[in-house]
This record gives sequence, C-alpha cells and structure tokens, in this order.
Amino acid sequence: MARPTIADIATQAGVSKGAVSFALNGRPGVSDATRERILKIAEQMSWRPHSAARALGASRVDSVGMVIARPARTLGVEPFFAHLLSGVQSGLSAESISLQLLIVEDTAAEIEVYRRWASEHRVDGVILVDLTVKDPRVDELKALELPAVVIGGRGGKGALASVWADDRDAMLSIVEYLAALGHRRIAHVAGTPIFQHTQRRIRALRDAAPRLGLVDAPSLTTDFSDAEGAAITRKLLSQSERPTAIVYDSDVMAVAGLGVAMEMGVSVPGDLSIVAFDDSILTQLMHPALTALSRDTFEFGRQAAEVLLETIADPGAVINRRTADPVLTVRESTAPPT
Amino acid sequence: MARPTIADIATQAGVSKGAVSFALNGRPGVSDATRERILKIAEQMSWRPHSAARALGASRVDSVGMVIARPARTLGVEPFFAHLLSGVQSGLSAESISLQLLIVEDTAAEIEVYRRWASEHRVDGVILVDLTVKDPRVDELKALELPAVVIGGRGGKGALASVWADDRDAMLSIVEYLAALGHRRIAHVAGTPIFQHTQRRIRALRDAAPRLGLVDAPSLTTDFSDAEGAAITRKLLSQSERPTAIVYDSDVMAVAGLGVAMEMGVSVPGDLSIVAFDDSILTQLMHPALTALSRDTFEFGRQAAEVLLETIADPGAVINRRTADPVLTVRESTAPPT
DNA sequence: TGGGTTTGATAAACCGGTATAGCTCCTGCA
DNA sequence: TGCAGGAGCTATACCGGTTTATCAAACCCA
Repeated sequence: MARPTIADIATQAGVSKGAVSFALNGRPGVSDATRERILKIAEQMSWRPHSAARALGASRVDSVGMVIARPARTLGVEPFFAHLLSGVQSGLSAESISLQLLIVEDTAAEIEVYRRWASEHRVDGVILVDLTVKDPRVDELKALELPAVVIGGRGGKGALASVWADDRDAMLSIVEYLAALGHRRIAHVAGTPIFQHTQRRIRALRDAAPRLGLVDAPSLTTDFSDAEGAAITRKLLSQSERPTAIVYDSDVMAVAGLGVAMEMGVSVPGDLSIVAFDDSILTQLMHPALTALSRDTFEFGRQAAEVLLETIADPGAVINRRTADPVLTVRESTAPPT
Repeated sequence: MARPTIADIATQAGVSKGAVSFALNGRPGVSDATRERILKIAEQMSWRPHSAARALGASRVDSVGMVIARPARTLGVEPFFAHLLSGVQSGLSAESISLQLLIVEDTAAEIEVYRRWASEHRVDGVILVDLTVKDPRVDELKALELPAVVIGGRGGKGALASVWADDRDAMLSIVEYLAALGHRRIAHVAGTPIFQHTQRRIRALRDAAPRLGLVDAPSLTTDFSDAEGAAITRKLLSQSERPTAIVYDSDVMAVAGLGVAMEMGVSVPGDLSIVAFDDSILTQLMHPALTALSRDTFEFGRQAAEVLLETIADPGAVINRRTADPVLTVRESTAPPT
C-alpha cells in the first residue's frame, strides 16, 4: 500500500471514515478507547493527511504567503529577510503550516499575486512587509478578504493586524546617544520616503533636534542602495560645515558611507561617527566595526506568524502587537567629536 | 457569486462540467465553437481553478519545494540565495507553479521535511542545494520517489537530475590568472570539505599547481564563517613565507580576510592579492574592491526550475545540464607580487 | 444504403478528506 | 415504566475539480 488513506485506516480499525476523521482531528464523536486504537493504526501505517484533500474539505490550506517586492539585486545583502523568514517559519512550524515565498519586482506585481492566491485558494493569509504611506495593498487585501498581518508599521485606522517596533524610540536612542557624546551636527541618510518607517524616523529626528540642541539635523532620502548612500555621504562630507555624525537607515548604506569617509581621508570615529539603523554581519566585518541598532528580527517574524494565525482563526479581531524595543550596540565607529 | 466554479460556468454555457474542464485545459473533447464560448464565459466570470480541487483530481499540486539547511545567522549575507530564488521563481512563473521555501538547521531536519512533503503531497518536486559528498538526501529522495534536481554538482551515478557549473574550470581561471601575474605562493581558504564543490575546487588547485610552477598551494578548510576565514588568514599572514595571493571560497570570508590584512598592515594588493570565489555587492563595497568570480546565479536558478519541471513531466529522463561558465571580474584587489 | 469510425458531448465515478443528519444503545430521572 | 438526552458511531453528502464510460449524431467509404 503506497500512501494510506483514512479509508484504509477505517477498514483496518473496523470503523467508518467519519470516526477516523474525528479521532485524528481530536474532536468529540468517538470513545477514548476507539480513538486510541485508530491513532495507533494511523501511526503504524504512517498515515499523513493529503493536504489537497484536507484543503478541499475544510476550505483551509494550511499555508500562508509572503511577497517581497524588491528588485532581486538589492535583496539578500541584508540578513534582515533571512532572519525574518526563519522567524516566521518557526512561528508557523508549530502548527505545521507552510510558507509560500515570492520575490517580485514591484507592488503592482505583488497585488497581482495576492489576487491569484486568493482566487486559487492557495493561502490562508499573508504577511506584508515594507508598508508605504497610503499603501494600496491594504485596501486590496481588505477587498479580497484575505487575512493579513503587517510587519513594522501599524496597519492604519484599524485596517490590518500588525506587528511593529517603535521606530521613533529607536531613532531617539541613537541621536540621544550621539548628542550625549557631544555631537551637534548629525545627518541622517534615510531610505525611501514612501516607506512609513522612513517617515517615522525622519520625524523623530526632526522633533528631537531642538531639545537636544542640534544645530543641524538634515534627513536625506535615498533608494536604500549603496550607490546613493555613498553619493549622499560624499556630498555631506564635502560641505564646509560637515556633520560630525551620520546615521544610516541601513547597514549597506552605512558600509558604503564608511568607504567614502576612508576614501576622503575622514577618519572614523575621529572626525566622523557612524551609526547603522540595522545590525548584521556586515557591520561587524568592517574596520572599524560599526555601531548599530540591533533588532531581534527572528522574534519579529515569529510574532508576525503568531498574529497571522490568530487573525486567520478570528478575522474579526485586529491585533496590533508591539515587539521588544531595538537596542543600540556600540562598537568602534562612534566617539565624541574632536 | 463569490468564487465561480466550473459548475457555474457549465450552467451558464448550457453544457456539462466535463465539457468545461476539457475546454479550460485545452484538451480534445469539445468543438472549437463551444470551447471558445466556454473560455469567454470563464474569462468574464473571472474564474480561476481552485488549487486544492485540481490537486486532488489531477494528483499534481503545481508547487515545488526548496529547503535550505543552514543556520539562519550565516544566511542572507550572501546574495547568492536571493538571486537563486528569483531565478527559480522566474523559471516557475511561466507555468504558474509556486515555490515553497523552508530554512532549517541541518540535513536531518531537511530530510524530515521531504518526508512530510511527500506524504502530504505538498510538492511535485524539490530543488537541492549544497550537495555533500555521499549526500544522504539523494537516496532518500529516490526512496520517496520525489522528483528532484540538484543545483551545483552532478547528481552522481545517474541518480538525480542536475544543473551545474564547472568548479574546476572556475578555479583554474582564477589561479591561472594569478600565476600569470607572477604569483607562486597561492593559498586557498576553502569551505567545508563535506561539500562536493569544495572538494572539486581543492582538487583543481592541487592538480594545477605543478603545471603553473606554484611552490606552495595549500587549501585550508573552514566552516564558511567570517570568523574562521579571518583566523585562517591571520595564520597564513603570520608565516615567515607568507602567500602573495589568497583565494577565498566565499565573498564573506574574503571580506573578513581583507580586514585581517589591513589590521596586520599587509597592503592589498601591494603585498597580497585577494580573490573571492563568489561575487556580490559585498566585494564591490570594499576598499579596495575585490576581484571576484561572478556566476549568473539568477540564470542558474531559472535553469534549475526548468530542469525540475521537465523531470516532473518525465521522471524517467535524468537531465544533467551544464550552465554558463563563471567569469572572473577583476577589480582592485589583485596585482603582480612585489 | 449500411456498417464502422470519428466527433462532441454527457453523466457519473473519483480523488481524500470534512461535516452533518440520523441511528442505536445506554443512562438518568420523574 | 417511560421517556428525554447524550454518547458513540455510521452513512452520506459535499468540496471543485479531473477522468472515464457511454452515447447520439455525423461522417466516411465501399
């Protein structure tokens, strides 16, 4: 017998298919003795549910999806997604739910994927990343009635469930530390302004600047690429009044910035302090090693999975879970200004 | 009507369910006129097949799997997997087949996943990476009768289908270049010896050494981590007769090695040439930028997907496809020895 | 003109589960 | 003693497709 079905188990146990289904799903309808017997037989036949059959009957596929809309070439440098993925999987594996991952070029393609997934019943829910200002995906998912959880960024006016960390506090912990070291000219090389988290970081810096006595605290936006990170850095360091500290919104840009500083003969941390808004092996490989904000990305993913499963179970409740605050890991790239 | 089924289409078109199925799958059994009519109705009802229903009926789930067995923390630094994934997806999307991705800790867990996938009919086939010497996964997949394709490394004695690049030629192109520059002391910081590609690279270097007149060409194995890469480099550069060039099996180790050289006051490329056996943004961000071997990882993935689909269609044929050879991208980290 | 083959379509079985109506037997309580 | 009610189980419909057996009508050629 190749792959046993519940019918085989039923025959073997001398009961009906229904009884076997009850027993295997731990729901009432059979006596403990019978349940025990059925489970034992299923075990020794090494039976496993046929996912498609179960999906068809129970209209639930035990699978969730995640789409990453970024050009592949900018992806993968950052361990962010790898860690996030592992975390998500760890949160799902307990319920033995599988994950569909898709990398696409842009948001339009991403929405197309959601439509397809919904109409083909391929996933029970999805996890969203990189929430933008007025994100079109939110309405789309609402319309599709596809359970979803947003990672990093509250879903807006009670729209979608979310798992988020406080970007504002994170930015504050960085600039307060720099200010305490004595820095008054702090520049911020930000990411794309369409991302909500970019906006929150920019606002946090602007709001804190007066209180901390910063004379100049510009936020300059980029596309997150190393090229733009380097270009902006070059511009900043060419000014007559150059900043004494730069905060980068990603580890890749911070590394690119460090390269520019070295090339221009600006010593780090002597003449310039550098902080990366994301930690990774990259920041540790550098000389000097970069001070960076560490987030527990794995845990982030795990919680997202958890919240998504709860949302699937009860689409009514909109959960907004705040995760642990990121912490600043101080390394060699920060020092008092000279 | 929420989600139309073929029954709805059948009613609308005034034909039977069977006729609709034939029409939608482009198989004989209906006249062209009827087919046309059915397709139009399906289109305007925006019908899409229910994946589970189709899987149950046709015993094929239109989904393939890929398991990566590496600790999450070492993952993601290398763009390798991100590019590979994109490539695989691009190869699959044409047939609108989805990809299940799983990151696990070790091979035992990976095999467990294959067993589950097979018994639950969750995938039609799988893609294998990081083939080891005497890889236990090969036999396991054979036993499970799960179609598979191996990436990077011939599947062995006609075992599994594969997509591979010639590691031997690649290594030769590196050392021949270094030898031509005048290097005679070349060290090789290799990966884990259990990987087949590591073995092939080591062997290639050993075989070429006499012909190129290398006086010393040791291959030192590591676990691919930046820590070991740095440690081995430190050891190599502390010898009285230090190598004038080092070939690293990964970009991360090369970067770590560069860091050690700088820390020890060994100038690159003046006193030491460095080559990475893998290209990425990392190698480009460095100062000096690293000479690296570039492989078309995206294309690699695309071809793997293609071969897998062919293998699923005809499990008898064992395809071994060789992809384009990697090319050496020369940057600033290599020069003639002084 | 008639028998055999092809064409176009239908009805029904089937895939492997889940959900539900209904049946039997046992227990408890008035 | 009689009856309500629940436990334990069976039989069966159902999910949305695919596939097969069957059949009527059209076609072909002698």
